[in-house]
Amino acid sequence: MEEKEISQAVISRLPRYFRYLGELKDQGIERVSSQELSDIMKVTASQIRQDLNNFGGFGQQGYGYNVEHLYREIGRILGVDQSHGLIIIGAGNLGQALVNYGNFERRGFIFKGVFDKDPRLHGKKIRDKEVQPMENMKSFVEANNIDIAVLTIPKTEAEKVAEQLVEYGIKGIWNFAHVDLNVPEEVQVENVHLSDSLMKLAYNISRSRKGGDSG
Amino acid sequence: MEEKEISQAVISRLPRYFRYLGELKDQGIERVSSQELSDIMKVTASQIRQDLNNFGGFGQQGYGYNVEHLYREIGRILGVDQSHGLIIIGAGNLGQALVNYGNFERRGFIFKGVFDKDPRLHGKKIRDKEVQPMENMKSFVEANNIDIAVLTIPKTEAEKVAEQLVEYGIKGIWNFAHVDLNVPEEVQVENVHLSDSLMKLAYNISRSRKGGDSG
DNA sequence: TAGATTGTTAATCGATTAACAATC
DNA sequence: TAGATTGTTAATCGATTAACAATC
Repeated sequence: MEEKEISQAVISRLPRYFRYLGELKDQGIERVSSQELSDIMKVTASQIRQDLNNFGGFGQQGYGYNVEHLYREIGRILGVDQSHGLIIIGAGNLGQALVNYGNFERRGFIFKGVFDKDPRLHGKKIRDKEVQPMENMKSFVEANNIDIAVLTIPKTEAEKVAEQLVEYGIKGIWNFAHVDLNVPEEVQVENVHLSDSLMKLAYNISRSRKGGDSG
Repeated sequence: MEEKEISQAVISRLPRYFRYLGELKDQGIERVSSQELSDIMKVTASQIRQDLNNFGGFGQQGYGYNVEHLYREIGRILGVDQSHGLIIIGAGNLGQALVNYGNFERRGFIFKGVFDKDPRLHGKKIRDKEVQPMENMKSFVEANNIDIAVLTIPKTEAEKVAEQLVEYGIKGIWNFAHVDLNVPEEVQVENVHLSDSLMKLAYNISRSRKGGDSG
């Protein structure tokens, strides 16, 4: 039984389905059809059915989808029913903001340690975690069942640290450094390139001003 | 002369080209062929030539592309040759981190004001800017030539604030709130949904563990 | 049973890649 | 001029949408 490869386009849409289904659930809505979801989410009903069917038949003809059940299933697919151990490398402004932002924990992403190379930060508490020196990383990752490392360090250091993390057996890197990391293909990298995102916005603003939209 | 619509797929790649060309420039490299760039960036040379040709013939047969020139041209296309006025709504951890992160200014994105509804934060200085009450927003946007608003507020407030900003004439919204904003199509929205990004990473980690990659 | 809506196949659309003539 | 490499057209591939038979 061949497990068919699911495209990243589909994966990228799953968290959005998850979010909307969560909202419907919170509103006490029990069932939803692909057409109703289509109206709310502004995507085609066809795409919704295709996307979901990559993972199995969650619906029922003549009825639609059970909101609670579909929500739970997508959560399972995304892995938010499990707990993930995270460490964060770089205790600067962004690193601290991410640690302090409590909402990731709700989805099972647990910050377990914070590291920085700056000795002046060592021992400083960030939301009940003391900032540790980089030298502790190896033993900490091994001892605490760490899946994911969050990189909030300058790009000049990111590649070197990523290499170490791979060596320590990390499974995924959430990369905020503005550089493309070179890691073995079994290690997953998810980039958050904020300045790229901002430039894209700037482009779209300037284009729309030039009035390309009225055709 | 019809201005052809350029796909978002292409736009999304421009900041990455820009980054790599900046690096080549800093290394003092004068010219680059699509093939060389292809090797460095791990995309096809064909895609590079197609992408660039959406905006004009920046290269020269038999020579390739002049790094300095192409860098400048892409910068111009992205609008980083111009200055953009930004305000940030929400002076929490993430908002403060973004203001304090100096690198956006290098690209012409200038934080001009910080707003928060919490009176306890009003007057607090964040990188030389005092946090202002929401009531000041309208006059500030109008008086200071503000293009872009950065939303780092909870999703419950985001939609309402976005509506106001649109009314005040904002051109673009950089949205960190976990909600899809409903704005007129002439207002550009760029979403940064961090928890979606993290869930995608979680999915890819769990898939790769199930060994779908050896085919 | 009749009506509704899925799951899935087929058609379309768009994006990527390949190929090569144009030209520096 | 010969060699290199673009700009651009054509071919391929993949993703989205439409259609409809299956089935609740």
